[in-house]
Amino acid sequence: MEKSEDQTDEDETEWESSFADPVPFEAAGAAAVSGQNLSKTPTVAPTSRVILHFDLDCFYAQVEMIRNPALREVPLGIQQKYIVVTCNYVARQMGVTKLMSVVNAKEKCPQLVLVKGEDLTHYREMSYKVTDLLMSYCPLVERLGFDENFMDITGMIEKRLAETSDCDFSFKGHVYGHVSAGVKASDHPRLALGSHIAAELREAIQCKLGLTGCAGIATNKLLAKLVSGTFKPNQQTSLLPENIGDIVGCLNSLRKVPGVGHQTAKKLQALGLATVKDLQHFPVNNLVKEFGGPTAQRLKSLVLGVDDSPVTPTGAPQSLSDEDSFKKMSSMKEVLEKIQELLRSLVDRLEVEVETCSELMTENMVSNSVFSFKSRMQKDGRQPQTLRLTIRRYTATNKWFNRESRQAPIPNHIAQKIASGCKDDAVAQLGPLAMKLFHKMVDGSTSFHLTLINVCFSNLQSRAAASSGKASITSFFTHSNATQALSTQRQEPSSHSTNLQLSACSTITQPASQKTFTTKDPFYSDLSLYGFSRKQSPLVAVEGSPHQKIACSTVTHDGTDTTVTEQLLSNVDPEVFKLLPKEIQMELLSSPSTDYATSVSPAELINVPHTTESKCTESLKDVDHFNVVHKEGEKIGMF
DNA sequence: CAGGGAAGTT
DNA sequence: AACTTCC
Repeated sequence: MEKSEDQTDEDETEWESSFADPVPFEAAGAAAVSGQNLSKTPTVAPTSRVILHFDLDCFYAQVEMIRNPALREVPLGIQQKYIVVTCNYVARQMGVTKLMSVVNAKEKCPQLVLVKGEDLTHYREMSYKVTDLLMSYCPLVERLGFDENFMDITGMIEKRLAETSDCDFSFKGHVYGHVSAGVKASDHPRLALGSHIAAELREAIQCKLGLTGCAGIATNKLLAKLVSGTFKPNQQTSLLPENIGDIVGCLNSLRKVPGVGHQTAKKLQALGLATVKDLQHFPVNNLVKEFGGPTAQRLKSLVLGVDDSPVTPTGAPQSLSDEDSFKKMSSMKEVLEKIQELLRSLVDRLEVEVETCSELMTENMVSNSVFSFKSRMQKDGRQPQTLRLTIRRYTATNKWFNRESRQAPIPNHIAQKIASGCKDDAVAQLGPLAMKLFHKMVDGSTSFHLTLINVCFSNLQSRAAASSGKASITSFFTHSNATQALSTQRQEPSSHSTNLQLSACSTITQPASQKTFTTKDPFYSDLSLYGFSRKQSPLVAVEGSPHQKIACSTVTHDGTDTTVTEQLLSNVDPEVFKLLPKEIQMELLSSPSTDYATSVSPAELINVPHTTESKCTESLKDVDHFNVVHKEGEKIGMF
């Protein structure tokens, strides 16, 4: 928690000055550091973002303690195979740590209670409930693993700022490097407001879902993530611009920098770089040789606390996989059985997690591109187009790390089985396909030794897109260079009609947003300004009960917009579409689309600065059948 | 590294 | 398809 005073003042002139302004324009700072060219992105609102990072406390352990409250009082570890992947704070006090071997953990803490955690179902469900809850306040939510979420609340901040002239408030929670009470919120009104929103959201997560967690409040994802962990269980921390140098600088190991993994750290070490400071002072040019231009820049930026990557809404999953690891598998019989087991569970999960509920509703909702969903339990009707099989072989020399995979399209007749809910048939048909893939890697007539098998459904597509020709429309978008232009959130739509693809984006995006959002609502007009986009699915966040509706018919960041595809396909044969001249395609794309949601109002809690206890308890009812908050008296047999 | 995912880049 | 990242 203390930071080294020495490194900040002397040398980092270039970037320190960028942050001298209490309200820095981060994009400009990033550009200055990384040498990016900003000229084609006219600066619209030179306002920095407010980013939240949420990190649930010992997530798996919390879920198990909710399922069985008796576990709250005992040292609890979650066991996957021979590893304690996480543990509650009672166990931590006794010296148990994450990813400790069971033997080791039992040694440290003989009373440790272990719950098997190989089946992720409950964790996955709860994880999405958290994301969904956050999304009900603001759709710009990006998941990182099962227990972390980023949120871009810049829009909410601006809205609140406009509403309240009242600057007489302080930061909620900690302020990094300060005594919180001593910090004047009026010096950093937007971050201070962010800390209040973070507190509200944490409160909502706790009272609606029963989970505690930490939050970080900062001006970009990197910083929000770094700062969220500074006060650990169930607390939050804000990072002021003037302390950016401290928080990055005091990371001793480069590996601690999010984005620097094992391999990168090793390469850096080979260059003689071990600490953040080392990299901060290392010329970017010497980095380019080892990493290439873009990565070199990114690494440099990261250690300077600069990160202009947008919060990209995660949306529905792009793949589902199931795997099992073991000491040794060496017979075909075992392999076949394991593969069938994994396929079975995947097919079951598909139904629960993404597959269509029924034709009628799905077609309708998909083509409207607006989903009213309760938790993610209303599905988007996509189906996997690809099956992938991955194995890990045991080898004396490269014992860990080596995986091989083969994939194949899922033939239509099998897809039908999955779609029509004939799960037994589907598994029976997928089995041989998977075995074919297996035999591309392993010669069954000779001996083998596997330590892992993974089966993955990927390339999830909605049926309209799937049934009518392979990569038809998607390829049109995928191969366009819309990617570049939309990759950052702060752009003015009208400014970037520089090429064919871009104008297509504008024409698609703008009518929808204008129709949907009232201009006096800063938050939602900001959304469209950002070129609001999600990673892939047409699944759209809509607040379950009250009123908040958000249309999302934007071209996504990678250029593949399922929404557009859907709408298009309802009227035009994609194969025909492909053959049309570009101008005609554009015309089709820009033609008036389905009417989107009309009323936009903010989630209620956000309008009420101070959430009350009673309100929270009251709203427990809203959590319907997915409510996991266990009232007392509910006892599940222990162990 | 482990474990069981998931996503993005090369 | 492999590699790398993250949890």
